Amino acid sequence: MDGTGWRPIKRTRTFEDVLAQIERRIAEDGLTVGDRLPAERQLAEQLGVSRSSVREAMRVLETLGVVSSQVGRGPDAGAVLTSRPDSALSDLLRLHLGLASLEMREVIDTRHMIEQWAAAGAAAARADTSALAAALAGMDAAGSAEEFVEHDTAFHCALADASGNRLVAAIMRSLRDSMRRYSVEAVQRLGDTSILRSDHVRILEAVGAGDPDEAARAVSEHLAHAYPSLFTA
Amino acid sequence: MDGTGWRPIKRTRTFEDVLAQIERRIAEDGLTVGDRLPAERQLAEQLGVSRSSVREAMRVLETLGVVSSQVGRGPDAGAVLTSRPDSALSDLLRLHLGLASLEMREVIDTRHMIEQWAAAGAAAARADTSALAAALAGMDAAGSAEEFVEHDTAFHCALADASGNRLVAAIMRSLRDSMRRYSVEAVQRLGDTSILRSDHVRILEAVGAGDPDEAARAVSEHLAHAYPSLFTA
DNA sequence: GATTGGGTATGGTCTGACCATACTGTGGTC
DNA sequence: GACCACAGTATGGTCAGACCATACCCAATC
Repeated sequence: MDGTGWRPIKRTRTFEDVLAQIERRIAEDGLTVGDRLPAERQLAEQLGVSRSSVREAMRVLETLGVVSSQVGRGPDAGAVLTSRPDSALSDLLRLHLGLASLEMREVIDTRHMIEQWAAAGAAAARADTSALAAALAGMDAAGSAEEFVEHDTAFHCALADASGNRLVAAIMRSLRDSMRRYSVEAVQRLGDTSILRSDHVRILEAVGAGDPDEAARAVSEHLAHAYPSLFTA
Repeated sequence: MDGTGWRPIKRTRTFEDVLAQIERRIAEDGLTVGDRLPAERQLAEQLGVSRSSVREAMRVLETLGVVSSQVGRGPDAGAVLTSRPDSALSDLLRLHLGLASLEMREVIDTRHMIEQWAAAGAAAARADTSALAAALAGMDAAGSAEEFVEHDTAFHCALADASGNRLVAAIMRSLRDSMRRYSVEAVQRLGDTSILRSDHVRILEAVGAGDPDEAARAVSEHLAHAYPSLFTA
């Protein structure tokens, strides 16, 4: 069967080829968020592959948060380039936490690093604190641990947003997302949440006052209060 | 997932169902790295879906770096649970940089945050510096900008590894990976790399001496030397 | 003008087939 | 008994073709 002629050795799977082609097209054609990719059938014909392979490539791109597929017809249908790294990062962290290839302590230490950095940066830039204040108000109105954690998460994500670095903010959101359940348990274990609230007030005031060092300290002590068992200085 | 019974409208795609089932199985059966998932055909039959849907789920898991598929037969064949978040993170960053939904400045600022933290942590823990020294030696022997960057990357990744936090180390590797091309250009622009080398020596010595503050300062100044145009204090 | 209904392009799913790969077991050979 | 060649088989990878649900588009109708 072989030996009768040159048969190209297949080193990459077809869908990986498709991925490379799409990525090349994005780079060369300068495609950006909001632009549409060709339809699956069309792409399959253009690249000379089956629709299955195109679909597997689409699944990868969707997993990475760069495309979003919509059924139906019209300008909004089809595969549209997006920019949603958050859910991709969340899925990644959640699954690896589930596989025990990451430990909660590592996640919380990473949070510590990011939040200190973000708080100091936000304070130095004298960032707008209205989103922080809104989240704080939500925490006061929360009736359950779940609700409390929801608004607590909003506060910390707003802090990361205030750093002005979208990558850091995306990582922060993913970290919070992947540890949501753990946070709820931590709040329930803690019982009294008043100290967490006053910590938040202190962080907000430090950012508002433009005091990076105090903001970083406040964040650090806040995490120590929230996760006394796992926190490492 | 809510158990409200039959729902006339299908809210989740089949492959997402498969994903949830696999994730549940991982959690409930306590599967861990090295364990094998059922074969695609078998999984399809068990879950009552087509093999296509199972394959799309597999592609997602592979993209997220939690499974690795091997063809053939035997104990190593099939879908094996792994833990490779690095390539997943790299792909994610690379694609989003290509889409211009992230800017290089944000990546470098994130690196700054991580490296300061890692250097200080490694110094505080008086981590082993042999990997750092090895990378340093590699930089001296490098004949091209590409080679230099390769060993430079190894140095910085070793620093992140020395922090003892696998999540931070994985993020670091991905950051370096996604900005490899940019780093090569930066080195070529710089011309003289001796200052980068002496920066590394300074970092290594600070870590070896167990001086966290000096280590953080050394890292900070090093990044300022390497990326003078993009660095923000 | 507003409404209605068919046409159609899209992604989502399924079926069944075939290929390349790589182990497994069997049988023969030395 | 040790070794080797070869058929068997389970695996992922790919393809082709079909059908469905969705949601827009547009022409016919009221």
